[in-house]
Amino acid sequence: MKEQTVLDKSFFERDTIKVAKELLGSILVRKMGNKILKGIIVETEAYTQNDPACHAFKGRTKRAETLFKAPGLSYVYMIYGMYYCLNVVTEPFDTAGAVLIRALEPLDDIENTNGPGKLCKSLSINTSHNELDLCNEDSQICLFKGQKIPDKNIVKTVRIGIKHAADYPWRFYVKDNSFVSKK
DNA sequence: GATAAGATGTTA
DNA sequence: AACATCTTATCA
Repeated sequence: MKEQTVLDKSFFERDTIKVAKELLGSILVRKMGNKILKGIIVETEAYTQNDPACHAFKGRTKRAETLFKAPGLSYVYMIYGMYYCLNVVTEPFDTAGAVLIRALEPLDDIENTNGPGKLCKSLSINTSHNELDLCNEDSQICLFKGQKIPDKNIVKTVRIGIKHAADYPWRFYVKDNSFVSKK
């Protein structure tokens, strides 16, 4: 097994949709004390500044401020008062954009993570993990390069859970992977 | 200060 | 299909 390396910051400083697609197959690493949990990213969604469904669409707010910051940071927010969602900030500084990590294929003894809320619950992610540097392998959460998923195994569909906004086909997941969130 | 809506998950 | 449940944003 070859040595694993963290994803470079420049990987995230690009078009959000490209990042969302290419993030499939990467390894999410969660460090909890001595324990290290890993999982393969199998489902993502892209959110950009011009997207009505993006938190930053109406400009800078206290919550969405992170989306305008440096690429490679984490963006954790609470939804529906009960669940957290983990995002990765994309695009250059001062440009909003993020990729929502919706599902993992567990590599360690992680509970099922087929959905953004359950993912964060299983990995004990909360708002204290907001704005971590995911490109720094010393962070509690970071991202390693993984296997590249062939295009033919990547499915592109409309996003989930968005009612008012246009349904852009910005959701990506690994074909035939049983850990992807259900319809 | 009050109100409405939300990038969800579970249950029936 | 309904609901649990609370933060955030947007008014007044």
